Amino acid sequence: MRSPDVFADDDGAVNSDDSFENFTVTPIRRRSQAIVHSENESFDFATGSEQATVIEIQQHQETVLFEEKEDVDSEETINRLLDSSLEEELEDIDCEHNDALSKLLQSFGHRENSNERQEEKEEQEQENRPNVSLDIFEQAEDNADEEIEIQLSEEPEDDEATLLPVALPDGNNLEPAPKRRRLDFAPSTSSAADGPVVPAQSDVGEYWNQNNTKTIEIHGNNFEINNFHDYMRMKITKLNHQVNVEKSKPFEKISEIFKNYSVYVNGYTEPPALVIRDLIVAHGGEYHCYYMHGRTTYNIASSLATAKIATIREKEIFIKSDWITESIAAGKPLDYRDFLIYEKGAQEKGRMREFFANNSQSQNTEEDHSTLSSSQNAFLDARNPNFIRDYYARSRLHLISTLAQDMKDFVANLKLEGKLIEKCFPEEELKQLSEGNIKNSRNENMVFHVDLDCFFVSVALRDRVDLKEKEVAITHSKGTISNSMSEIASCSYAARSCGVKNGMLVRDALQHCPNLTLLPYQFDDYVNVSQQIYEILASYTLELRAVSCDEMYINVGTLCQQYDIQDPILLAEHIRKTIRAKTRCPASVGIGRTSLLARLATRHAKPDGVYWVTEEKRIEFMLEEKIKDLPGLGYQMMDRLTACIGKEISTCGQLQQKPERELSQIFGPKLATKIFKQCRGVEEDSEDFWKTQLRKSVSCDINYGIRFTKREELLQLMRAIGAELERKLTDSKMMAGAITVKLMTKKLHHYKSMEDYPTLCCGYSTGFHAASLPGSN
DNA sequence: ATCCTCCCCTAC
DNA sequence: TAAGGTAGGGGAGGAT
Ligand SMILES: Nc1ccn([C@H]2C[C@H](O)[C@@H](COP(=O)(O)OP(=O)(O)OP(=O)(O)O)O2)c(=O)n1
Ligand SMILES: [Mg+2]
Repeated sequence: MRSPDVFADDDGAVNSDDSFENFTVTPIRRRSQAIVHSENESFDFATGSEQATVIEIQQHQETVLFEEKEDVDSEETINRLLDSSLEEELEDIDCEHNDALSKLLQSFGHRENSNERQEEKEEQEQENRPNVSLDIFEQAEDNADEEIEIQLSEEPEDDEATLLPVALPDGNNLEPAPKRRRLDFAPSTSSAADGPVVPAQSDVGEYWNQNNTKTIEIHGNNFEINNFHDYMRMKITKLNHQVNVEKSKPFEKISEIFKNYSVYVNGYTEPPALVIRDLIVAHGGEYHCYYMHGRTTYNIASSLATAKIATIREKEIFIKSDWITESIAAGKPLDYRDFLIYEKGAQEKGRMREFFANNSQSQNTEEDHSTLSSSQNAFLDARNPNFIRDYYARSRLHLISTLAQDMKDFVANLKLEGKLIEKCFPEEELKQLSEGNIKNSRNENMVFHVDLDCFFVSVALRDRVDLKEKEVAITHSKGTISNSMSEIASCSYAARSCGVKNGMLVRDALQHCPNLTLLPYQFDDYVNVSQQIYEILASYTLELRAVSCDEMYINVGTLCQQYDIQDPILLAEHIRKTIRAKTRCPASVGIGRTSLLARLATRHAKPDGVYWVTEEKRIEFMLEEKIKDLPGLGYQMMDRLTACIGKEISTCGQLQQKPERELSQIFGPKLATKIFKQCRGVEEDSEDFWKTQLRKSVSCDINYGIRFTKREELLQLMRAIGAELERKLTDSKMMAGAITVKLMTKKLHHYKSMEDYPTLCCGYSTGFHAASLPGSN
């Protein structure tokens, strides 16, 4: 969080246990009853035509298994499964804590907890045991990889959707899952009024919505919810609680080295924050997700921007992450002064302590060396229990996806609340935008599309004025390897003018632009900036639609009326100024009557500008727009278009010549109608464009660098991903209507030779996807 | 017709 | 080394 002072008064908490139970993810205590098996001894021989994996659900010692493939010897499979499940039965009840897939699957088997309606059905199910089915099928032929998907779906059984409480293992202690989430009070915004369903995707959102009074108690602290700060503050307390109390079950506690120490990781570090978290927790310390003044012992950082030093408060201590690794190696907490980056209050001194540290270090390193190396290796091992978090910690796509979802939750909550965020500028400024004279009687829509210019680069350049206007790209690669396969997340406009694009490989980008400067990611800053811009925009209006972490639409029709603003450009400039003042990042604004026009306008506004497609300009404007820029039309459809027409066309003007019938054959009816309107600029926003967006599904995928050679490795990752999905489901308080398990395997004939075979074996990706039950959120 | 499931495609 | 995640729209084809 950007400003620590918000949390400074968190101390002196009154403890109350009851309430905080509501705010943590329910732990699963029930014993696992499902197992994942592979058909073959290893996956080396899993070719597309064979069954690769089956998932068995075991309930009250009976096995439920549907086989729907002809060419599988189902009897033999069942026998083997039964055998294995017997082994599994011997396991102790509470020792199996990591079997998340099982828990996930098991939650299907226990929906009788959820409500009465199910009770009558249970009788039926006595006979007809299976309420979970297993389909195994093969994906259509693909050129490189073959995907085998296992779909777990609930048997429909009857009328409408059955409810599945996810992760409610212990029905006695817990409230049954609510059948439907309802709003207990009337929402005050008109946009929310039509949609009675609460969009509580995030758990935080749920708390937000629970009371009319906005004071919420969590983990012994009282929160009054008024703005994003409060919202985040609450989230933070909850996060810290989760992290430290639940301890995330990755490793057993190894030592108590860091007892009474707590750290906050500031910025992007090596090892990444989540790895540090595991190290700290494993060695008895506390990890704080956010810095809490007076409570957090140390800030961990890799470096400190000079600009940041001014904002450091008394007694804040910044040290290098080496303090952690070396303390573990030494078997005791070392003197922080040897790892000091910056300390406010007591500067200087402490350098000579090096002696001490070195001496004491040599005393007892031997034993702990094994601990260190084993735990360090474990973190680097793709098959370790923290693999997913480690992976996520470095994945930009994961970051922007989850951030976008967070922002949507935030907006949804604001809409429910119906209250603007407090403005960070005097309201007078808005009134001054009015030019006085004529009353603007036109009651028309006016849409702004706000998008930060090369988001990641802008963040990086805040403290690198020397690189302004230079060719810069954000990537993991440090440029030491010239043909790096690292992807460029974002590149500056100078780099774009050489042909570099977002998403390009570093290797290819360097061909276009040899003096490209590569800079690392700053994940935490993206989170902060993203939150800031949403806070800012939500202080203007709540007619806001989140698109991504750096991009949103706002409808300023009513705002312009309210403040009698005739020239939207003045308002846009005001917004841009506010964003720049607060985040030091440039934003561009596209203005149009509809979201389409606003969006197309943004391209012309960039970089760092405003562009307004007025109604008068519209026709002419559309003629020259690129077809590819129409939202929803990607490379595949462009290819299909050129293939079907027989020649390349690129502008919307050319596309306007085509009759809708022809487009329909190329794109299908829906897309064709959409594009037919879009290329003329006459597409209207749908009814619910400004309404709250309800999440319909939750998924976890990992598709990079997975190369397993043993079945056990597969199971481990599957379980871990299952656990992750389960966490997300409970967090978002959603109930799954169907859960899909995905894995991809490489086909046998794609291996070049039999020599390659054992090492290449099968690379595949895995993922879980849960579709929400209609009405379950 | 209308639903569901398994894709493919798109966007950031 | 690098970390190709995540959610939604929609079409084809089968079940109802
Ligand atoms: N293939 C991609 C595309 C985008 N992003 C990330 C980095 C971008 O900074 C951010 C926002 O994406 P935009 O499409 O808005 O692109 P930029 O903000 O970088 O540039 P601009 O909006 O100025 O065109 O998302 C990414 O990681 N990988
Ligand atoms: Mg952008």
